[in-house]
Amino acid sequence: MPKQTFFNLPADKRENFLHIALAEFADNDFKSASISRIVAKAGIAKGSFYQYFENKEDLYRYLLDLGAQEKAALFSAAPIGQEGDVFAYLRQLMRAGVTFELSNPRLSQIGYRAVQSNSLPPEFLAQAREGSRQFFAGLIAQGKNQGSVAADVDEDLAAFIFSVIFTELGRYMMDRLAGDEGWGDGRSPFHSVTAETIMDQVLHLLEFGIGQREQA
Amino acid sequence: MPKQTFFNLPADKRENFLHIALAEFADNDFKSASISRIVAKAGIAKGSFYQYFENKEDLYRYLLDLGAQEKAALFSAAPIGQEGDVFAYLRQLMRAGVTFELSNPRLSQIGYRAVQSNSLPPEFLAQAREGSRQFFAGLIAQGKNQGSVAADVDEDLAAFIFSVIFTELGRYMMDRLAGDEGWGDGRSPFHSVTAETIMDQVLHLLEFGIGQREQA
Amino acid sequence: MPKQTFFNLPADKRENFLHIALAEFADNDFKSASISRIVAKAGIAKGSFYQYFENKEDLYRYLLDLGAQEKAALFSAAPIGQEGDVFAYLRQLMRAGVTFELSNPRLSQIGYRAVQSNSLPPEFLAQAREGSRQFFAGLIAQGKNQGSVAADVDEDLAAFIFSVIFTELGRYMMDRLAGDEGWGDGRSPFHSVTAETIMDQVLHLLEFGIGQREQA
Amino acid sequence: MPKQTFFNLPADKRENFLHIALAEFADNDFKSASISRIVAKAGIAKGSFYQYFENKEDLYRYLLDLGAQEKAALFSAAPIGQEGDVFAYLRQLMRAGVTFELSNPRLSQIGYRAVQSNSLPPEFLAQAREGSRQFFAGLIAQGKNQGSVAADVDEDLAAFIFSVIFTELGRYMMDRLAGDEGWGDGRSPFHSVTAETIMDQVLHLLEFGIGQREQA
DNA sequence: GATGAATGAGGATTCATTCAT
DNA sequence: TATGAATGAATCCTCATTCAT
Repeated sequence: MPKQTFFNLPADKRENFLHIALAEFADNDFKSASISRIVAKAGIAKGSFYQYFENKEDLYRYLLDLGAQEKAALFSAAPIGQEGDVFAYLRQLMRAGVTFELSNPRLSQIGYRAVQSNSLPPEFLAQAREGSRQFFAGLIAQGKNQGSVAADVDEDLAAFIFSVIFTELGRYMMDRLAGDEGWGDGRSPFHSVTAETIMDQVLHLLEFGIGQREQA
Repeated sequence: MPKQTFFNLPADKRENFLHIALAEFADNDFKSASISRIVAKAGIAKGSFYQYFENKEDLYRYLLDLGAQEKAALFSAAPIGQEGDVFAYLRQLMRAGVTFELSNPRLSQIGYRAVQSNSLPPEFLAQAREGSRQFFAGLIAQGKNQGSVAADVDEDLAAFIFSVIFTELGRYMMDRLAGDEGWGDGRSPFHSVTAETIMDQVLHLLEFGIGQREQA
Repeated sequence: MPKQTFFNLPADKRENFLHIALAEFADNDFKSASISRIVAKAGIAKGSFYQYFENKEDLYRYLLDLGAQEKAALFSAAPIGQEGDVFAYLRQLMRAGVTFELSNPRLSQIGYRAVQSNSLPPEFLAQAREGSRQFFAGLIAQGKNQGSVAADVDEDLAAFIFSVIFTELGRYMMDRLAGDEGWGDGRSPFHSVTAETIMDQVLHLLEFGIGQREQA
Repeated sequence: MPKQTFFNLPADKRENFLHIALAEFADNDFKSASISRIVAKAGIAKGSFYQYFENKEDLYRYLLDLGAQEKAALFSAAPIGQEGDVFAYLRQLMRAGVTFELSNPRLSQIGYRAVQSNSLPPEFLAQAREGSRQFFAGLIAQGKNQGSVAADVDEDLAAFIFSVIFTELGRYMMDRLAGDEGWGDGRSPFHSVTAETIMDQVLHLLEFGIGQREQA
């Protein structure tokens, strides 16, 4: 965790620093990310960095935490109701996830990197992954109870599929909608009809599959 | 490309080197991967490395190529028939993919990293990603022709979903089957009934979705 | 340019460093000169060098600049008068040049090397050479106006001859006067009668040539 | 000296090698010149080099010797007659020198470099320089005997001036005549009227100086 | 609390030379 | 005699971290 000195910093200076550090860790490996570059860009003294953070790893973990928190906040804003429709809820989640991805692309990038790289303690990663899967698994179980999800669906496997799709969907949308009106300018992606349509289709695929349904 | 010198090496020495280099690039960023460490572990002189490869990047690209080739070989062993059942073909692909992942986990890891990191020329990545998506999109179009895939399915989106699932499935299986009998010892994963079952279920989900089908 | 850090150094440390760097670049090519050797001799950490200078070239150019400045200072101390006698002015210049050569033999050596080697940007060299020649050409033109230089003298060619003689004279003097009383100990060379005599003779040769003048 | 194996080489291979080595040492410091590059360009095995030469320095000294010999041959082709006119003889020399410079620019460059750098044993250089000066000094003494050179001319100093001018004249001509018809194509420079004119003027300056001769 | 100079290990790469074939 | 792989020291440069001011 950052030292108290960091939190005593004026808010704008602190945020500026985080902004720059974020960019550095989004563009680089943990090892390749350079404290020297960060402090140079942030315009603070090299020594000051070590007044704020224990060391490089301390900063890194803090950024990861920040990402996790922001994401959690977004998701918790769409709380699951006991009786709510599971697919409707998934839709909310998807929207939240895509929004997060698009508004915090760098936080996401750090998260991806952390997951890919083996530089983090394995339990850290396993835990994160597990968290996501358990969440979806719970959701699917609930769907079974409600009768909206088939009883013979393997909950763990379905959770895995949901989790990877949710994880990658933001990127896919960025690719697909690149050049469209209204993208990349910080406004919500949902001004775009296409984004909504895509999410509809994803959900439809998840619910009914791609198979040809028997007519009649 | 490696220099001829490298291919003139005794097979065991060459393979030992590749094994070690693979591990290094699987565990590290391109930038963080260390030639010094590789040669130290491989027990060769630092100068010798440069008899074998042009430079660090040369080795890196060679490893990526190796992965691509191995993968291509696996997949081309399951050629698509014009009239063949699309879902049957997907099953073959899935098996090939999982097999690759499980028998070359480090090659896969390097591939993942290459895709994540921004260290590669962007066109290289876009091309690879595009290739994968086009492949699946073609498959889905074929399914539509055969009548096994619903006509209103968005081909591009479905291809995206297939591609991320195929990409991540190997990892999922490793996680899920870890500790099971017969895994991680080099034998084919398919001795395990569970692996087959999982693939069945994935395909089923893709075809029919997780939704409860209307009884009647 | 060196970084501020370098100028913040205690004068003695800074001068010691320059002294050592000077010796290294006087004895070696740009490429052959070794930062490692310099820092070892100067007793500073390798990393510290890069606190002072951007890189090897930065140091090199700084040394060249130093030489140019010192030389310019010397020469500007003997400003040309519009109406002054050209040969008298040449004598002053010669004295300044020889003085510089003898008091900064290593700076000179670096300058020579820079001119000889192809390691510098060509425009840099051409410019320097051109500068020197234009200077002398102007002087000769002035002499023509004054009537002290023959009108049919090729200005460019004469400038070339002046420039190479001025360039090499210092060395010649060092050779010729080596071992004489008063040389090489930092005192002005002009305590030595011989040095003055030599310059007189050079000027005489330039003005009247070595040819036998017709008696009468 | 090269080993016998070198002289046993087929003439074309040997000359090709020398050509390439020449270029390398003309473009680089002794230390910066790279045997690796030479053998690569010459298409011979690295090990073979050490069959031909003791080491890098062996090759270097051999090239210097070659240059000295070629030059000596040129000059000896214009032998001094006891009774000949000194200035006429100088003209022959000058022509020979310029010719050498223009037809062997790389040998010259190596020679320059050798003189500049301190990498050679000092006695080697002093000897070469001394040789040149003694030669000119002898010539001037002869001129005095003939009455064509003024008796009060300092022989050593005049020899110095001749020697630097002769040394640099080739370069000057290359600069000045660059772009003229007939230069740089391997034909003799003396097809060009200008080159002859320049040499005339140089000699005139040396003989009569640039000073305005008293009219009448 | 802030500063920024000092440090030395570690990075990739090049090189002349040796030696077994 | 020819080869070319092996070697390890040397090159410049970057980095995270410390510490005196």
